[in-house]
Amino acid sequence: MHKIPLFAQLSRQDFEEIASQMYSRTYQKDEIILEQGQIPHALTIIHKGSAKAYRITPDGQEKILYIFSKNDFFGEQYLFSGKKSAYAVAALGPVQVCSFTKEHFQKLIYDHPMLAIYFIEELGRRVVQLERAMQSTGGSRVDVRIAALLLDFIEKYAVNTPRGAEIILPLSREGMANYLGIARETLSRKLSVLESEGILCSHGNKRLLVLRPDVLAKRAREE
Amino acid sequence: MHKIPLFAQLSRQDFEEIASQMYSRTYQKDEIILEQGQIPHALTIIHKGSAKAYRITPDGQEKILYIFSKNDFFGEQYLFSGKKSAYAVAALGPVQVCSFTKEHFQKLIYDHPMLAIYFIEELGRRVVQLERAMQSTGGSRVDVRIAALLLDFIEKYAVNTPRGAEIILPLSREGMANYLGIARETLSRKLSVLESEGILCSHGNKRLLVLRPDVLAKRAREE
DNA sequence: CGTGTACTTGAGAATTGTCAAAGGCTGTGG
DNA sequence: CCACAGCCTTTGACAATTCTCAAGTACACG
Repeated sequence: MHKIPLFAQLSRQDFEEIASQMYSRTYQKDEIILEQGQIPHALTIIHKGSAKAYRITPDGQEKILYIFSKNDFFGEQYLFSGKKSAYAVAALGPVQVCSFTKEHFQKLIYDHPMLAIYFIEELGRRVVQLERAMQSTGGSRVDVRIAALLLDFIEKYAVNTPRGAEIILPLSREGMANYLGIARETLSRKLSVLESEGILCSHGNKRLLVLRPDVLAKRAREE
Repeated sequence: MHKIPLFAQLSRQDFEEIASQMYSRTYQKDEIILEQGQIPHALTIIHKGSAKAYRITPDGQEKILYIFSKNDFFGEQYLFSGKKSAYAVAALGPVQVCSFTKEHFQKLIYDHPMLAIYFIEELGRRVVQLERAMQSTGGSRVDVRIAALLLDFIEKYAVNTPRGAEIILPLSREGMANYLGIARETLSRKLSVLESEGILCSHGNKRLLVLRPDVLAKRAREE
């Protein structure tokens, strides 16, 4: 718990104080951690596992906005403004989270202005990430976006094997297609092409062995 | 200057202090306000006019990420981290800005934790805006995105006329198409269709009279 | 009023989405 | 340990959308 980067810079004493205010909880796959339209009452930090943030559109479709994994947090932008959450968050597998209530979070920020700055930086990072995603989603070919997603997954969800990086997929094909904003079938086809090109190798539905990350990187750059 | 929302909550005294630290400047159309890859030395607030934030991709293409207008600010996410800006900002017409140096900004935040919270809220708003943009860019038909853009423009750049809202376009067709992530020609065609449907009416290349914003709003909702 | 730039329109090519059916994986229960 | 049911995934064929290239037109500015 003391490894959470958000608090890495705090003194031991401050840290103890904060730790005593946190509460931990686990969720199972598909359990809702935060509902869309609800006013979040806490800041939630993912400690183990991963979760998806998604919006339900007026016509009932789901659109995934983020995949949260270890050390990502959410709920912070609503803690001061008291607005309703624009998205829901659901566990993609067993997830362990730590939470702070709104009151504790506010007190924390007032007592430790440094943390406010950390939050500004962290939000800035998220903005940068979204900007990058926007850029590729908005301006690029589907192949490029897929390459970028796979590279992202290698960083976050892969284990090294003798033959290359093996991604333990946090999402089904359907989820990935949704996240990329394309049809399930299109993703299948593109992955098949990558497999026939010898760039990757599918191991069942939940694992992807990436043999040539260099080729993917090259494609992701061609925007 | 005292109307900038960012400082609306400050006392007169604090405000005076801050105002003395700001410097103002104007830019002409196409002048670069912030270069991509440069380390911003200041927080910049748009006071008059509008500007585009864009990235140059490795193959030389430009992709517009934001249109900044009055009271929008940029540069804040780099002031603490010291990272290079991921995008450039250029004036779309005559622009007047106010800036703070990094040092003044940092001091400001340390002295006024409230402002830090305001920044967190503001960044949160930008994240929400990006998330919405992501959702429509990633998952929707082009018609829906165009409708959403026009509605956005009505709010920011329109003047009321007896016949409807007249948008003074901050961007050329090319710029709008770029922002939407579609081809210039596609945008032209879609606008022509909207015109033939009697939803809008083109006045030269820089003005659009929206006759039926209600129809656009209806379409923007159908995601 | 002319000239250059930006915009519109057209036609065909390429890409992606949709619908339908077949194939493969996973987990349960015998 | 095997068989089966259900669901997810893949593949195919076709339709719809968008892109590209090319030409013609309108606009804005000098």
